[in-house]
Amino acid sequence: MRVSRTQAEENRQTVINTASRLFRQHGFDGIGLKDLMKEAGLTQGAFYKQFESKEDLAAQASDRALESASQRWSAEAAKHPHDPLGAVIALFLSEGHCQEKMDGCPIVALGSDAARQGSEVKASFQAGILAHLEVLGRMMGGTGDKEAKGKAIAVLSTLVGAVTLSRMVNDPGLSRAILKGAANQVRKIVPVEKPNQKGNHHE
Amino acid sequence: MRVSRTQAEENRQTVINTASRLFRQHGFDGIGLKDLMKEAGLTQGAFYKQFESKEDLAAQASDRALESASQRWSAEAAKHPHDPLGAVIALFLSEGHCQEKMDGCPIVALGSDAARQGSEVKASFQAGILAHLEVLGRMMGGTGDKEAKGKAIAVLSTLVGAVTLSRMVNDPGLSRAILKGAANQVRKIVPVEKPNQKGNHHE
DNA sequence: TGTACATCAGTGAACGCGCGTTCACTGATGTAC
DNA sequence: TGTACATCAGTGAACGCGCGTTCACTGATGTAC
Repeated sequence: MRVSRTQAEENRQTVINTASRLFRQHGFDGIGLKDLMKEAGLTQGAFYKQFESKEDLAAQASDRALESASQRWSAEAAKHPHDPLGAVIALFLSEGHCQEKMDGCPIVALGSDAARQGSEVKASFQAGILAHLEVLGRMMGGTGDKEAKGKAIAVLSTLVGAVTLSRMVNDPGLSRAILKGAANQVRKIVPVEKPNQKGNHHE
Repeated sequence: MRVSRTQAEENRQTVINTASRLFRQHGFDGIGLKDLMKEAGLTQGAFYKQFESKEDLAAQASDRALESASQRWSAEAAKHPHDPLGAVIALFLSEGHCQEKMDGCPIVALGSDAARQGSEVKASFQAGILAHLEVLGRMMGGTGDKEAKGKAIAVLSTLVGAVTLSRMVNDPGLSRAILKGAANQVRKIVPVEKPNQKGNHHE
């Protein structure tokens, strides 16, 4: 039966949110539309009234996931104004983030899957990656020059790679060691600017 | 019809090698047993005479892929005895490696897929990751202490993360910038030991 | 404001298809005498 | 060494199943008068 326009739009958003979590958990191919729609409280038939295809949803869900991840890092940064970069790094490389794929960074959760998707999904991730690099660059007090961009790239690569590795192994001890080892080193590459430290403090 | 034991073993190896390449290209779920066996020159029915299940093959193919990747890095290192680590980093972060998933590093090609597999596949990757860390540690002239291990972890994380990111985006320019940015920074974190440089040269 | 009708979000069954897996069968290989 | 028979790697069709997608239908919503 027909539902109101606002209800329909609300349902649409629910589907996108649900998909953004389930895709991160199971991969794009690991969850079917029937189960996905059921989780969103609807039946599979309703799907094609809102989306063109599964790939269409994949692109929109990727956008949503990247957005929500960005917000999470921003919120964490805001809670630690004296060392936002350190706080974000710590959260990203935490055991909690390693364990909860569903609410974690989609770049990690869908890294190798995204590489096999069409250009729409890739466009979502490209935009998300650029946004992440921008935020990291700003946190690093970057001047926006090539060197600063390179540093942001290296930091994001290390974070993404470390959590990816930590999720691939069986041994929880090794998993923790990877997160910890990466955390120690990233903080050295890009020393966090603290008031009482040598150096280039500019405003 | 029956074939000789040596022929059967040869066929088995062909299937594993084919799978190790096709899984890297399409993901574990992205290639079916029918197409996989056809590519190996056999029919699907023969599969269960050699393997217990698709996951069984996935584990063996992961092993094979990780082995062959290790050999590739070792060969590259051997070609550049004055700077093995630099050579391996350059090869790993090359555009060629970014483009050829099928023969590249399985940790990158199957990162997020492996995290969703059973413990057998994860065990393969765990062993592969430990082997990679050992090799990197040795190349870095590491003493094997915690600090050295942490550096090897950070290097591997950065390499894996950077190629993962470079494969997720549409823009080839951004893809190159990621590889280049990461390359510049890794070489700074872990300065390559050169004969005419300051420092800890021991044998 | 009230009535008549068109719209369309959602339902649930059905579509064709490819998947992983099983199986009866084939015939060359390996073994026993 | 030669013969008779058991073995089993490989074949190709078939199995049940879940997938993405389509469709006739429902009935509350939105619109026109």
